[in-house]
Amino acid sequence: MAPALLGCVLEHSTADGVVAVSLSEVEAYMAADDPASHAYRGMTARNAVMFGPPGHAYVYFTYGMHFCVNVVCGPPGLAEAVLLRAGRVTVGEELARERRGFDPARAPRDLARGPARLCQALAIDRAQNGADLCGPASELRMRAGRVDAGDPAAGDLAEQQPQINVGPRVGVSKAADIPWRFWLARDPTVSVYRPSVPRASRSARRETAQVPAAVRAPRGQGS
DNA sequence: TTGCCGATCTTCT
DNA sequence: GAAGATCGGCAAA
Repeated sequence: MAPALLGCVLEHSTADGVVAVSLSEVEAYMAADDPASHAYRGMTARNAVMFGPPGHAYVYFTYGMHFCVNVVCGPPGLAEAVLLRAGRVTVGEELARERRGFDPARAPRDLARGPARLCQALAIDRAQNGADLCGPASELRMRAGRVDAGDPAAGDLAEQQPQINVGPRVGVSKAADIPWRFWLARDPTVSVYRPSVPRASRSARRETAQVPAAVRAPRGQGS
């Protein structure tokens, strides 16, 4: 399902207008066998939508300030989903810029480049958790699509069949080597790959703060 | 472009 | 109490 979603268009109609994003980057999350998945340890209040019927939006809040959106893909009871990581804004760029607090002179590439930015551009939050993406009357819906030939924003992709790249998922510490991230090759709206970086605990940081910077070991070289 | 770092809070152990 | 499917600002390369 994940690579099939590349090029599809997620569209959200609100009182402010319509914003649509053509997907350029996604990640697959499986259920029982995938320790990186929110569903790995079974159903909780947060991930309940993942266990429901496919075609619905699973929206979660993370890092204390960001929302991310998934498309539920497995049959009811099998909590499989695809995280929508990035895309290109194709409709409602002005509204998306407003929501993102974008400088008017800034290029649109970063409007939906990253899962939290994508949600912000589309005004997706807790209210959209569980939304039916396939309902004809849904305010948040997924449309079939592909990379448009002749679209200047698609660059070289207009010249050829879209090439799909595969690699490990971004920022996950478990099952970090499984290549379940899919993106459109050479598409500038794809986010930058970041491996998982475990953060020091609060107590460790408190201790570190008492040591002069010059004495601290450089990051990533062990303790 | 890369690397570092803090902000901020929900969820789970 | 700790970790986390992140991002933006800043400095350095």
